[in-house]
Amino acid sequence: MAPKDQATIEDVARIAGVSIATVSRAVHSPERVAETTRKKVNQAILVTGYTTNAMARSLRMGRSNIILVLAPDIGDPNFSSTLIGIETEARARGHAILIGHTQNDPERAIDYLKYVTSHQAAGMILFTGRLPTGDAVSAMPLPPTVAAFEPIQDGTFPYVGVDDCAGARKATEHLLAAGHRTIAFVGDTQMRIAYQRRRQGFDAAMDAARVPPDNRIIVKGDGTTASGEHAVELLFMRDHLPSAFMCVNDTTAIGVMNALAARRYNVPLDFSVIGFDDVPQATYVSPPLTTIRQPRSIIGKTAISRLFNMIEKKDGALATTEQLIAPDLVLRGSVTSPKFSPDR
Amino acid sequence: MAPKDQATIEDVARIAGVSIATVSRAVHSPERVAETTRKKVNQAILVTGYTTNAMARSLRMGRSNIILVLAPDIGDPNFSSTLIGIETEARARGHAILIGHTQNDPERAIDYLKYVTSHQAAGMILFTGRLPTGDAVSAMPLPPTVAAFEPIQDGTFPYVGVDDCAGARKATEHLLAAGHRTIAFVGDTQMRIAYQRRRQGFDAAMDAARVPPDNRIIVKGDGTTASGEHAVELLFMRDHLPSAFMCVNDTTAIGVMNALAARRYNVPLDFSVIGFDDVPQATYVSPPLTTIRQPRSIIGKTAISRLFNMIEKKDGALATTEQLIAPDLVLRGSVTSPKFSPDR
DNA sequence: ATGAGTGATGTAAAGGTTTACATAGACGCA
DNA sequence: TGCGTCTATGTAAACCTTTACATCACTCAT
Repeated sequence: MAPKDQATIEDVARIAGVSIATVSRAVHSPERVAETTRKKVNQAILVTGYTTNAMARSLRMGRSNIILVLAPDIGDPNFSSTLIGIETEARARGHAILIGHTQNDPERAIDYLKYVTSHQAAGMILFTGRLPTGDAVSAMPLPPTVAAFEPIQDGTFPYVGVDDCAGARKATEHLLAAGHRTIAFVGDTQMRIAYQRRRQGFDAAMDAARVPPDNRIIVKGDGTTASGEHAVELLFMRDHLPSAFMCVNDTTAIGVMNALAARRYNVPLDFSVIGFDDVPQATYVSPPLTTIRQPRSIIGKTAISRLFNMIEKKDGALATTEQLIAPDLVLRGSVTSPKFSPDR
Repeated sequence: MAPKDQATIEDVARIAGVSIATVSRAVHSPERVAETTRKKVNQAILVTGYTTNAMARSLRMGRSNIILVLAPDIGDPNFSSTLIGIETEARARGHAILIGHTQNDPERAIDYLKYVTSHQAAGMILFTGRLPTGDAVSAMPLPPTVAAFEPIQDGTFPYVGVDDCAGARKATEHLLAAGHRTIAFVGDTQMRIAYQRRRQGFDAAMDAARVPPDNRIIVKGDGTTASGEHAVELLFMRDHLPSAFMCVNDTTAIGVMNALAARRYNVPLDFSVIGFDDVPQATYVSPPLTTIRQPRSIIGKTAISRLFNMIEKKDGALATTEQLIAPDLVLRGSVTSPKFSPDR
């Protein structure tokens, strides 16, 4: 009897003088076991240091207590703060978090999907915005799944995220309220659904303020710092300048601010800039960036509790609905009133 | 025959016309199976979409392919970039990463430890710097474990991290080479082993340069921004000012720079400041912080491959040795020569 | 006294693998 | 032909649970 070997349910049963079934019940559904027996079993568990073997349990029950979180980039601050919310809640419910890091590589994603299937994960949370397609994938029996931050492209999974449209609208209204009328939208793209929605929010706000759309100051971009810098150069070349920049995300906004600083303009005195996401950097740039905050922790908590609902109730009814969280505007230093009167 | 049900090894065996043992061998050790049989089996696997049930496999083998990573704070950038290295290597070896987020709470850590024991994790990587103590823990049969970033306090586990002493020495030598002689050390503490070592590196460099120690400019601190700010106030109150600040980490250094800026001093013209870690923020402060880089990705990769060595070879020989990685100095804008000649 | 009903416990099967051991066929050699 | 060796495959046990079902000892009403 090696002392370091993990005790099994049988050891406990022998010491408590009961059958293994009783031990299992004493642990899993104590109300079905007599008071005195329960005490004996608990005592025996203490003596042996028994822990249920999760592998055997999962094998028998046909489902593990692992939740896979699939993200393109673990280092992304958006991701890590959301993960904290997820982890906390999952742990409270006796589940653990398995991290998958896809780097936008479909092959890696498929690998993880296989992993899920073989491990029979209890559920899955996707930060990736899309799932690899193909025969291999469509044949896989997927567990309950929730998308966060970026809706899955074909919309087959429930989604939890900020209300991108409302957020962008709020940001734009902030600029409008400050007196801006010529507002550039930087980072226009079809690539990401979230960014498309931000564009819609921008349009809606402009429309409501009866500012006619001006395509010359809608600039394409892919959400990188470089794309923000490039946008400013483009507008200077076109010689058609806005008084404010509404950027599709903070990273783009920082690019815009860099390019303006390089040209010796002052933000916010010469131009106002507003972003979206509230990345940690936003506090450290100069001036600090006014932006829309991603409610990261809330998204995490909402996504996981929704997932647990699906797991427990097997409730497929609201399976594909979206759940949008209202975003807040974070006032910092990159927005003021325009230098010149609104009408040019 | 439900179409979505996961195929088992038996299904494959039936279709391939062999026994389940042969299927298992064809997958796990192909060289022990005849060429033609192997082909049949592979074909059958393709047809059925079979994936081995990891739960059953682990149960039988007595060990899973999960590696637990225990960290106090998932959001810490040090952690996330290291994790990428770990994840990549682990995945390449067919293992997955389970994240445990302890928040420095012993109870949570114990929970995860229990989890490890019951899941029979293949190994464990600790970022926590210490392990909870107590009977419950010491009785647990722990899997192969390596510590990263911060050595485990009682030194019972192998450790991979930067060479803190050498790094601090390098930083100090950089200040000395610039002509500084009165150099403050900010963040002196016994709380963390890594920080103690940085202090040693500082002392060694000063000693080698034959600069006598001056306790008036060794300031206690706990590595927070506030402690950096406080240190500056303290030195001004003592009216005993250094020409340069060697800070125990970047966060402290940023605090120092804030406090100096608040007093309208210019870094680096009035005072030089150097940090340690190279956190992302270090690039964005003004001036950008000269610092010592944590080789995060290397630490991650080294830690995990070391862990795999332990898992595979069961080689306990070098079990408790330290593996220190030489750090690099990152030159940015926060250090120049002192205003006045070295001798006051 | 008998039978139904109840509550606590035990028995045994099942879940999908891996692997020690057994078997069987092929081959070489005396 | 007979025997030993070797290689490829099959058989069956073991890993540790959970749980349907059986059993048993009561209580209580008839």
